[in-house]
Amino acid sequence: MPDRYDPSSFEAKWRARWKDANLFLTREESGRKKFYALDFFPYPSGAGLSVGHCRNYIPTDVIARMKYMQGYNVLHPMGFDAFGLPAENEAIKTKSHPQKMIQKYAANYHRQMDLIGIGYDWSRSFSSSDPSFYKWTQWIFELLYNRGLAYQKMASVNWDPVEQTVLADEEVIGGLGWRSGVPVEKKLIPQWFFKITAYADRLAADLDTIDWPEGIKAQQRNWIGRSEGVEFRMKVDMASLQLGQTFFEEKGSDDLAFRVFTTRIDTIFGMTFCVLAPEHALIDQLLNMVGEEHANQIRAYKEKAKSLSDVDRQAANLEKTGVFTGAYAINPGNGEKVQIWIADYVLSTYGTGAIMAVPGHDSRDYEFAKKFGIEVKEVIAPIPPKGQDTKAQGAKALPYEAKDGIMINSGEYTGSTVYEGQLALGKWFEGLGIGERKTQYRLRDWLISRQRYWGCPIPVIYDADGEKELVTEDCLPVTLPEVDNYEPSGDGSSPLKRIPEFVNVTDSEGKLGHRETDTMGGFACSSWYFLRFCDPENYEEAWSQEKAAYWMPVDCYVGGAEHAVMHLLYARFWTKVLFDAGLVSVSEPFARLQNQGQVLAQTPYRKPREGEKLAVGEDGIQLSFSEAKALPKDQVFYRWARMSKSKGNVVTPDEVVESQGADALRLYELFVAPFTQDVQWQTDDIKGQVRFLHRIFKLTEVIKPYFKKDWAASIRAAMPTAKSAEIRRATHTAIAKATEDIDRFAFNTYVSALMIFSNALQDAFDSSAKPPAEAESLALSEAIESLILLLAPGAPHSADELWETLGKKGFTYHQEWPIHDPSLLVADTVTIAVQVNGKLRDTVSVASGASNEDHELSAKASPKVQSNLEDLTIRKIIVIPGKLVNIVAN
RNA sequence: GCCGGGGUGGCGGAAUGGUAGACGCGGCGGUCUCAAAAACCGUUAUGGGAGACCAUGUGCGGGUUCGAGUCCCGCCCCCGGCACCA
Repeated sequence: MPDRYDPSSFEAKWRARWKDANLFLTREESGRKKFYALDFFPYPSGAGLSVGHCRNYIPTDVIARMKYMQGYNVLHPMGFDAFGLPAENEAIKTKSHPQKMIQKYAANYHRQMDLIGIGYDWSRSFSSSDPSFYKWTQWIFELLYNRGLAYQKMASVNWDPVEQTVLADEEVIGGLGWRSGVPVEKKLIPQWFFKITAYADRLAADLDTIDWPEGIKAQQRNWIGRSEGVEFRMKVDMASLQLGQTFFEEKGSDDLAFRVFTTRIDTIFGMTFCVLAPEHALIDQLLNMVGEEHANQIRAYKEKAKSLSDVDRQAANLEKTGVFTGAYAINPGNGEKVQIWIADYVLSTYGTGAIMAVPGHDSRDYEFAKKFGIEVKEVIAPIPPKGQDTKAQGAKALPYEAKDGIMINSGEYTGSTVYEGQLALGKWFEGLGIGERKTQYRLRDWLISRQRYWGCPIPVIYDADGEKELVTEDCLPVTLPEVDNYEPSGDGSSPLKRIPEFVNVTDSEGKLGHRETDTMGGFACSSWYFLRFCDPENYEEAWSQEKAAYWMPVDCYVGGAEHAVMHLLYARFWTKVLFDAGLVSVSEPFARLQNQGQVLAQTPYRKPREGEKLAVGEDGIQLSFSEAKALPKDQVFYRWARMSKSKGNVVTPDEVVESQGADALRLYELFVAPFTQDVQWQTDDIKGQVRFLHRIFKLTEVIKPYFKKDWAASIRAAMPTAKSAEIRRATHTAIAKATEDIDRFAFNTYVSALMIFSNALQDAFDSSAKPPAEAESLALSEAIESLILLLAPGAPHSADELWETLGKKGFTYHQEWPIHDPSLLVADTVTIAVQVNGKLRDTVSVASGASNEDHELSAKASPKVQSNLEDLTIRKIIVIPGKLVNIVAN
């Protein structure tokens, strides 16, 4: 046995033994507590894993291994999110079938995950593209459909011209497709939706019940966008319209009206105009009533608005546009006439698509009013400082949007606070029957249709009359046809539409119908895969309720923050639906979520040359490493960028394991920075972990001759020496610290605790009289054994090798996690700080458990303290036993 | 603009209101070597001092406290997210 860390001599050996022993098969023994540790369902890219991906998997593995050793039944599975655009696009490019390609890539992921020693239960693995899995995705679709939560409608959707499919709102970032990065276009086609808005309230409220990072919760809250306000009816002022005789004959004297939503009903007396979105239904009615000149302007504006893409609209953010319709509406608050405008800063998709505009107290309305010369009225004033009159307030910046204010110029409501006014006006409108208090959400329904081949088929049939039917459960799954050509058609329909064998089907009456040809977006699969892991071999049902009830919720869910409003919101939604259907016992799938930081790598750039365009957010032209080498050094500069294939800055675990070893890689990834923080990858720095492992191997080798296997039986009885007590104190301090740190996801300090422990052991051993006394041998035995077990989750190969070196049998994974004895943490004497007026002046030794008086006496006895107290009178002495004494004097 | 997270040595970072800088990287000095690498040992916040020591120090300005990196108030800067959502 070498006295150094030599990974090539044992790491592969242990991985083979783990595999032979089926070490990571999920234990389901009754009477044990459970722990479900899960990583985000990865899409297996052809590029393989980088050390950046490993930063997700290693920490979860550490916590799963510790929990197992602590006696939990641990579920730690891995599978593959196989459907979706990236897979399909690459398969088309490489002219392979996506299923075969995914299998190959998944096998490579599996190999790499094994290589870094991750303890997954591979017997539970599956891909979302396996018919045995997506059968149940379709089954859940039908459940949603039957509960009124899946529906189809014509919709103006985000069309990605590169991907040739529509995207969900969550997949459009700043007006650009999340994968393609090109502006999305609007397209009006029939689409399938899941009615996530029906759960908006619970999705927002239940965030308070889960242990997730604040940032993710905040993003979900923003995305759901719950706001409370009042929706009310506004009548069009008919007298102001140019109505022909025919109008009155046809319509009688019915009033035209529209509804608006506001969160600031308290500002209604400040309404000086109102605005309709260009798509608002009322506009077509107004066209015939407002005179030719206005009608022409309205038509032109509508046309222009239609041609604007979302990106253009966002770029045009700076300048407000709009036209006056020529019509007026009545403010129901005070009966005043206000102009009706059309402007695209009002969205047809939110609220009622119409607003009351209060330029005095809304920045957007203010900007609009200033541009078009509309009156600005102040109706809210800041609460004046005590003793001052409201009227004494000087000029303040408009618009005043804050809610801490009182109402002015507001009729009988003048003098109310904003909140009083909101309540009173809401009730008043409700009493009059012209409005009601209402909660509005920003969240839209989840667009699930994709016009692509490589996805889970939507299990719907259109019968001979074109009516929808669900595929009966015994005919599930609707499998994808095996075809050679599945390229997108480009006309907004799925390539499945061109495959008669797939499309043609008999309906429930035996007549010829046709199948729905849209497939589901990949987020459908990842919205329930964690349930399938509880019971992956079940062919009778999606999961047994008993098993799901045992394992759910996921106790520790780990992945990147980029899925905040996509996967993490959808999965919560599905879980709630399944909970309502009585199929799962929890209404939140992930009890605790952690986001790992990204791994950044040095990436070469050069300054742009004349005429060259820079990518968004870049300050140079990115180079490959070979290009950078070819250029003179002064022309190249480096930036930290996320590891990615396209940037050519990827470091693979394969190369690091080859050169430094899997355990060194694991410890480095754990140690380099706090778990949630981004890290700057420096392969050279791994040598710190290699040295640490060297030291542990050496330490084991030197302690081995004194190692007593049965130390546990006699350690209590042995007469302790100062040295043995010190060793035991170091051991139990390390046990306490390591355990606590892993539980709180502080893996960097977990590794550091092991380093401190091994350094302490080394010091103790170096300075001990050899051969050590009985108690010292026993203490050393306990220490080295504990060190190895504490090391096991982080560096499992080395731990098993060292375990064997000590002559112990089996795997560290099967050993019990050490438990610290608090009584051993107490030293005979402790060093305390002595301060004079809060400034550290000396440290002195006192017996542990000494009285406050003894602390004071020891502190005052210090010559340094005495010299600092010269000419001063002691006023007060603060004693924190075992910590410090602070002498207050002047 | 709004929301969230941060700002500590040359670097990554540590620190339940109680000795700031643990642990590691790098640097410096040394051992070994013909030499180098590796490994190991020592040292390393800043300023002053030969030294024991002294002073300063956790983005900036105030405050609470016997005592503040930590709590409170007001700013500045960085990172991430959302972005005309009424």
